Amino acid sequence: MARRVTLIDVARHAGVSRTTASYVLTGTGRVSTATRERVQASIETLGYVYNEGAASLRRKSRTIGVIVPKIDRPFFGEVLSGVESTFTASGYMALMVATRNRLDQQDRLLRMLREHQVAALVIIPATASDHELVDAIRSWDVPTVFLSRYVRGSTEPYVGSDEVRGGYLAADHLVRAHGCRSITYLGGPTRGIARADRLEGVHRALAESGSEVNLVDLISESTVEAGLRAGHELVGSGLPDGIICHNDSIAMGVARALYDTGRVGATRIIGYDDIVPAKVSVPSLTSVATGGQLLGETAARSVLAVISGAEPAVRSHLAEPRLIVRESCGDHVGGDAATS
Amino acid sequence: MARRVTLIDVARHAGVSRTTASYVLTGTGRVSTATRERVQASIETLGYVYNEGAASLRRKSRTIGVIVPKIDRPFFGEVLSGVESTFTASGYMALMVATRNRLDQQDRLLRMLREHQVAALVIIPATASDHELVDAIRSWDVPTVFLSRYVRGSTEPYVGSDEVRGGYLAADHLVRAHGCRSITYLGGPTRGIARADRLEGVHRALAESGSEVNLVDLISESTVEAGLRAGHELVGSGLPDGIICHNDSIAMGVARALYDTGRVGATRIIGYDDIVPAKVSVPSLTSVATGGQLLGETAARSVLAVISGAEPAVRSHLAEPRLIVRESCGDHVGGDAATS
DNA sequence: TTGTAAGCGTTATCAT
DNA sequence: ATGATAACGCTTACAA
Repeated sequence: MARRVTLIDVARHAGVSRTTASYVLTGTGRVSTATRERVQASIETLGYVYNEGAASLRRKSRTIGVIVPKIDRPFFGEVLSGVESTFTASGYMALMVATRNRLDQQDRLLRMLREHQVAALVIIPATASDHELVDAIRSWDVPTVFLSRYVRGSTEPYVGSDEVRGGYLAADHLVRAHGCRSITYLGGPTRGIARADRLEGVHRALAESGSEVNLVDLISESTVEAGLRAGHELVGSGLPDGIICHNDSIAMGVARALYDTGRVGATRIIGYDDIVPAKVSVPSLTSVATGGQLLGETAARSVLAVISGAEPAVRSHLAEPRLIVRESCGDHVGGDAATS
Repeated sequence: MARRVTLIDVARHAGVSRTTASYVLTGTGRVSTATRERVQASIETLGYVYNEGAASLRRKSRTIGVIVPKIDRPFFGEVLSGVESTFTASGYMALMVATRNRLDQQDRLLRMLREHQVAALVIIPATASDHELVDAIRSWDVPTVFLSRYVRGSTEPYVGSDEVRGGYLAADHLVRAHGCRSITYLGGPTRGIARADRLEGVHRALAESGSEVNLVDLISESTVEAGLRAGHELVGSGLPDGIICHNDSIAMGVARALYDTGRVGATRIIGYDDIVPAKVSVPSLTSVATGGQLLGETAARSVLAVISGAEPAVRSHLAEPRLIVRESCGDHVGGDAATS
């Protein structure tokens, strides 16, 4: 097996020094057009391949750590898609890892990423993350943006959507447009800050409405299956006028439970995240859209700006969520999902 | 800002040589317990962090390239989840990239991964990939496994499910269990090999059944929206007895179109991949389950074995798909999705 | 515009 | 069991 072709070989072949060869590679320094073309030709004929790893020993690496709780959750998939495309478009590559929402895994992965010398970090922290995580990252001193979830009490750079506003939009719609008098907030991690924020928004909407509304706070996992179970239980124990689900997966489960029990339309359901299949759920889901892909892009652009020195610190960014109204809250029953 | 702590610092602090320090780090070589503990203490007090990049300059790197068409497709999410967990559990990290099913992107990303010295490659090739891709990877000479899609005519190591068998299972069920006389295969990339293979299985099932079946081959994108459109068109032009969809997203779209037009149950629908929301679709989807997560794990384990020298070459593996029967093909109409 | 040479932080070979 | 020392392939002052 032939030895790897290195920059020295290229230089020798082109009759220049390593420096010059390096210059044409990186675009740095001044090189005459003639030399540049000669070097480029040599690169071509020798089949030279740049060694990013070796280069990273001198300058900053071009890999960025990306941490998410789960890789296969639809919403995270959208976010990751935005992150990845932004990075690779700029010549960076993402080391993606999943914590499965476990703090010990998160610590381990953080450590591994650090050992891999990532130039920056984009992290959707595990739900139970606290200040220890923030401190660990701070002491590491790498450009970091928290994405979609932030750590309670932390003021670290954060890109996400306005959860309070999202909760508000959902509750406001149920109360004002549909006159709901009893609302259940269903699902989401117990200790999660998003849950607390959305509930705050809900309370705000209820207060503004001035009407007496009975709000029930129900914990459940954030999966389709959990939503299905919860839906059946709610049918058994008495349905509220409206249900705000922590995400669309839960909402789809609930919707299906209503369908199973012949209670379609017996309550209004609002989901969260507006993932693709929400459109074709029966009924199609009214949902709070947060624009996962765009959030991912924004976060990625943000750390890239810092790395390249364009910005001194990562910028925080709070996106405005939108309420996508569909059948599940009663407005379009019998309507056509294709037109929504 | 303090200089990075290196192995030299550790060695000095512990009063040993770099070599010895390196030995305790990697577990290689013989080191007395006393020395080992002394070094470990120094690592602790100095806050030393291993530099994977520097190490990769000497030994093989511990990053592996993972290429998929789209990161946010439910099935790929499941696959990626399996790949990632297997890699990180073994101390490897995945550089994940998405080609968006475009060959130029795929070439570019391949190049980037190569420059990053990945130790191996796991790739779900873009649909239109041909022998040029195989040749490029071959000449690069890195342990590679093709995952979930293979390149026409190639005999490269491949981990996937038996597409022919999958098509067979679907068609056989429609014909034998339900006596369908007209079947439409809907969706999937025109030039895709999976499509061709599944259709072969369908034909085989039809031939075996001995009955006269009218098979229509309908192209469409593999999205919920496309399924929705196709469903409406089929309703307009006349529904076949059964529809085999290239994936569950299409199937959910079709199901919704039937619902919209009041034709639920008017034809039998079979999806593919058995993604989570298929369970709560209305009707819940009969689907060919391919076990995405497990496929991902298998592929990952396979390349890891090669890297560590346990196996001479990557092993191919063809998983047996299973038909998950639910309401959408008429067996359980009115049944309870929760029990499926 | 181009060349010289000193790192970057490991691993691995060969002595001792 | 431990230590010197030469790679690994690139970037970047500084010199010419």
